[in-house]
Amino acid sequence: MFTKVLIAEDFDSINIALIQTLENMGVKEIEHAKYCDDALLKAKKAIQDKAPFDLLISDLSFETDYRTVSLTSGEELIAAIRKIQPEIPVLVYTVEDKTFVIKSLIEDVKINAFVHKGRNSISQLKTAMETILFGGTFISQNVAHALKEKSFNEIEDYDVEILSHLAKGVTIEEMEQLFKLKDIKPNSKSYIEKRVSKLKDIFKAKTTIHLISLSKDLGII
Amino acid sequence: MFTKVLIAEDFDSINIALIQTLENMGVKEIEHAKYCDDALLKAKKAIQDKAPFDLLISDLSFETDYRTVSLTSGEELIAAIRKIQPEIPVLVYTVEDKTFVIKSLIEDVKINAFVHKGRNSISQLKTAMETILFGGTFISQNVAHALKEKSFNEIEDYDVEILSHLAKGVTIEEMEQLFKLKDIKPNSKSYIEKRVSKLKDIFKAKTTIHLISLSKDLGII
DNA sequence: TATTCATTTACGGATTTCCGTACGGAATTA
DNA sequence: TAATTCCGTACGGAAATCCGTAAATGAATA
Repeated sequence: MFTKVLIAEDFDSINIALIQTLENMGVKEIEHAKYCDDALLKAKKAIQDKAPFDLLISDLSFETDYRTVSLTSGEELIAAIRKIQPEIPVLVYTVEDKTFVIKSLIEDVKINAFVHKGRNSISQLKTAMETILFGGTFISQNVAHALKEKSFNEIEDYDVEILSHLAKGVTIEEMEQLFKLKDIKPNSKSYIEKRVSKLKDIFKAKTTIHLISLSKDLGII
Repeated sequence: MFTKVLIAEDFDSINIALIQTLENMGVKEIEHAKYCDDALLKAKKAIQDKAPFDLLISDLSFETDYRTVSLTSGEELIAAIRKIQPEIPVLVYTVEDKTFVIKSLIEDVKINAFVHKGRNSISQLKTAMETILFGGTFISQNVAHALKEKSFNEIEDYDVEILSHLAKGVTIEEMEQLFKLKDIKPNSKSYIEKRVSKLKDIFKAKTTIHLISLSKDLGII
């Protein structure tokens, strides 16, 4: 079993449950952080002390509050920790269920396990940890279909840029200027229009409003 | 302190934490249900046994799964339980933070406490329970501003109807026909346009797309 | 350098939204 | 009954979008 585990999770109630669970599983050292920044600090310190963590369990979304932080999400935290400790196994424990996000976590970020918070997530967590120990990859049954999704491969950062500007109330006309200012290419009104139109095809959206609505549902923006 | 508490919460991890917390507070009998339907059954049974619960702690949103249920949300559960046991105190423990929802829970549903899941929610939960014991109403600091919100009073079902149709890709032109078909009045294109324009004022939205984006963020649609 | 092909931009007309104004009817008040 | 206000509708011009076509640019290849 793992001996030293780092938990990054903002909700106190879930922290309590995770700690209790890991203790029952016989994990010797358990540390938890309610902020990503703190988690990174703990990871750094552990390396300095020549006693690095051998597993990271992390949430994805962290509530913002009065405190100003540099790392705002689990994705950022994972990237930051992987930078100083590339080989650390990562288990994501989250309510997130957007296929877009899950697919990218497994295939791009290459996390070792994705456990979806839910009615039986604690037993899944245990199984996931055992699977990681044996070098495998775990993903919760009820979201496993995410890996089969096709259409998202076609969507690039450029598209996300357009979509989020639209959602923030920027017109295509304004976007043309904005893109030129920020030196984002292509930036012609015509091209942006074409791209929006293509996105509507991909998502089978009837209007641009519909497109933005769908994008939000899917968690793309 | 309360002696018999019913918990309605789908996530196993949070259940673990809640039960542990209540035990530490000295609550004698604790029952929990992962489905609203089960919670209602337990409440009914307790009344039949002449030993009703003296507090309900409930989440608001429950994940849907293979099981077909009749009660799908915390709001519905609260209504159902209040019907058979009108005087039971209710504490809502949830991640929900839409001012829209909170305001209605406190002012219309008249729940006794609203605790927002977060970094220090367990200590808030304890305070909330003590407050209820003394006949008070508790609401988490960080969402307390919800009660002061004004603008939502101005929004009617008619507006929500328009907004959700827009989000589904219906144009205003089509909506005029649709409303006439469904006998929703007013239904002139001109009036719907005006209404949308007014909503943009209220929400300070720059474009209609922006308006829909904001509406989704606020949980109105 | 010339050729080809794909990408990006420019343009223009049809449609829709946007927004102000004006009209008609119903309810309210004097 | 006349006057006022409110609500819904009608209309029209300006702006933005939608969508197809054509021109320009640029990279790769011969």
